[in-house]
Amino acid sequence: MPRAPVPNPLGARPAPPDDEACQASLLEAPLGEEEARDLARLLSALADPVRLRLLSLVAAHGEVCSCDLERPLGRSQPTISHHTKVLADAGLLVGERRGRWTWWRVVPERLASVRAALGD
Amino acid sequence: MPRAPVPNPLGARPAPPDDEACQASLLEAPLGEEEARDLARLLSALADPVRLRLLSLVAAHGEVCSCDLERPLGRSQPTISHHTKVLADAGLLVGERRGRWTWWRVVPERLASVRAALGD
DNA sequence: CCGCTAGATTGACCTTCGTCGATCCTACTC
DNA sequence: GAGTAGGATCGACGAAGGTCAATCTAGCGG
Repeated sequence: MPRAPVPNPLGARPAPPDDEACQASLLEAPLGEEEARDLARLLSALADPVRLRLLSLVAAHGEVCSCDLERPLGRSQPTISHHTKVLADAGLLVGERRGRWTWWRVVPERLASVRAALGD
Repeated sequence: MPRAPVPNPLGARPAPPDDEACQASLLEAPLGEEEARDLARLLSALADPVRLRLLSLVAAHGEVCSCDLERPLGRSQPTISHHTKVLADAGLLVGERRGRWTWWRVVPERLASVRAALGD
């Protein structure tokens, strides 16, 4: 049974929409423990070569299904699934289930919020 | 004996000045394995709450000596030394030895290169 | 020279994390 | 309903990383 247009956006479930994104930059605010913890969690999601290449692959194609990631990344299916989950939990990726396939898109705003937290 | 203006910049030794910084953004380039590895290493240096607070502390004061970091960060002296080394190796911090003390400064350009690699 | 102090280094411990084989779940197809 | 295939989850294993006590190194002052 097909769904509504954007029915089932997987991922980003444990990630409250925007919290640590609304803070001032590292260089301006003293950065409390809580904020530091949240930002570190976000950065940890990015601090892996496979996930970075995964992100750029998805970005390059606009939308990619999981099965098309195993080959170019040279990792097993469970590993790919693990990485997409980490990125989705961080709000950097959203997945949509269509039939048997899961299609992934990047969330550029989320990436922008990381840049904002890091910069001026 | 005092030194010349910027005589002994500790840290940033294993980090070649700017390599992965010169690349295009994640969202534009397909991001090769090498680049992904380098960027991940840089992001790993940032992906720790203690190091993020350390960075913002140093940024807030412009220049901070190691001994002034233990208290606000609630970590032992070896741990602080470890974190400053990680940040310095990533080129995000530079340290200058003055007598018994080591004074740390942030390298905003390095932080900017991280933002550039992440964004447009 | 001797002690004192700031910082770096070492070693060990424990947690976290990346990885994959095996399994489970859920569509789609016949 | 049976078979098939994409994807998620589980369990285990090894590597990487944060932490601190102990030790080492290097300026400074008596």
